[in-house]
Amino acid sequence: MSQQEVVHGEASTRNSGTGRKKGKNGDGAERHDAIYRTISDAIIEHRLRPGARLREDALAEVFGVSRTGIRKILQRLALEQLVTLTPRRGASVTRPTAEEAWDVFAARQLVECGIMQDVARRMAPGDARALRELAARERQALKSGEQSAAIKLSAEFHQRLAQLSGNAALAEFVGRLCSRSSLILAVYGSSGHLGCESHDHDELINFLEAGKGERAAAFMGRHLKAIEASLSIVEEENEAPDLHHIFSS
Amino acid sequence: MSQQEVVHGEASTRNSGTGRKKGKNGDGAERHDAIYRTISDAIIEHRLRPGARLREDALAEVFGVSRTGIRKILQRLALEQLVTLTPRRGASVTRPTAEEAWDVFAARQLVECGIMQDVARRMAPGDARALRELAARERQALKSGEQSAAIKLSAEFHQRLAQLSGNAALAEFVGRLCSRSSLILAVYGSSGHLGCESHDHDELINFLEAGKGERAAAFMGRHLKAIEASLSIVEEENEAPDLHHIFSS
DNA sequence: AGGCGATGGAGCGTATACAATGGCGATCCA
DNA sequence: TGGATCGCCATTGTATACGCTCCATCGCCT
Repeated sequence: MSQQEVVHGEASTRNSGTGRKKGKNGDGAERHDAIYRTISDAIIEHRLRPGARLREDALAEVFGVSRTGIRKILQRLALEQLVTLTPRRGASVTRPTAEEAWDVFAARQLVECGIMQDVARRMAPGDARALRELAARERQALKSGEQSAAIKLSAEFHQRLAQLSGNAALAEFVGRLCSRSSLILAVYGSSGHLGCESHDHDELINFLEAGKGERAAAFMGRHLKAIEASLSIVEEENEAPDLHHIFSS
Repeated sequence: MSQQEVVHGEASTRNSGTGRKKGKNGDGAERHDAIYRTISDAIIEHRLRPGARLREDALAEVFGVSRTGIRKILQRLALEQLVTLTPRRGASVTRPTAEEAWDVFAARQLVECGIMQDVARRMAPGDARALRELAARERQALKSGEQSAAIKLSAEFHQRLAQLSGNAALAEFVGRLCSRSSLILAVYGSSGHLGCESHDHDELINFLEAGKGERAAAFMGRHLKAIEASLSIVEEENEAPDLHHIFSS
């Protein structure tokens, strides 16, 4: 008990200097998680566009941690396919290919429609209320032009919905698909037209609250199809412009 | 105390000297991937049982790399939920809870049945042949008592099947679910009775080859249900044995 | 003048060193 | 003798240092 005096918060600013970074040392783990979420949100909200490079020491400097922690975070993001890690070239925000886009939406069709029945069965009044609030916030964000916030709220809506199914494995998968959908929207979405029609979400809640799982599933299917249809998913030849094919004719 | 000194001397794995193993960088990335697969396989094949601790420097010494690389691999495994990373306690093979087990099998029901139609539509003769060979190898392994190999081949069968759907996102998800299923089998499976009845797989191929997606989906549903039913998924009091409830009666 | 090779720099990959934390055993007191 | 506290050790978390690869620019050769 020779060090009982450092219990007070002052001790945390051991890194001399001005300690201008967030003084809350909090805890290393939480700190890393916060950084992870910050970067993840920036990607999902399109503040970091696909293709943007993420240099390790730049991030390390910005967040005031060493490259080691940044690398860990980047790998986590890479495993969720939000960033692409090319060997010796560093990290960059993933630019989904057209094929990936189709796959993601097909997967959402299968899974998100498939869980509607469970969601309808398990939904409690409080859940419906929370979802409605989320939908309302999304609509408001959309109305006031905050595209970033709207995109994130929309993804969050779908993710929350999946969580209500009670199946953690599927919910996590849906969460990832939604994140990737945000990326897809950033690349293939026509600007000015956000994916989800906001009233769709409210109507969906109505079906679910009434316990009409079948109807909800069908509606979700149309909803996702509508989003997909609003995109212009074309494979722009990114890497290998076939010069032969272009010029030989 | 003269015996403590020469324990180290493990420099052989360094690229010094003849560099027989991989000359220099023979390539770190592949090396790490190989280690990852080795550990992953060991877990899936039940050579590492749930709950087994995975100390970083022990692994580092075994594979001849430093802890840095091992940490990266362990984190990757943790994100796939094959190992559990507890904050200051290190890594251990995940012991799935009963709830997770239900979730995983429910997810497999939804997804693996859902893709059968696509698989039936896209399946080529060569695919069917490869699958049959896989099933045959699995049956043979089962017959000759190589449980480890059989388990892995079974998981591989389901995963390959999912890949034939043409949807990479769903295939990857199924792959992960199969890995987790191996863990679940290790914890809740009755010994001596492997999950998949081997002839099921052959029959499934028959349906698919004939283009009968509906039938295949139904069969897959029964197949998974059978596996699930063969388990005894009960929540064994994990952490907090309720002594009151046990002894007060 | 243009293309190809060399050289320098930037950034990632890996290893090692250091610090902190939690567990576990030993010791002391009641 | 039982329990609690203190201190050491084992193990992970973080940072930094160094080496290697790739890219860009510059200069020379054709």
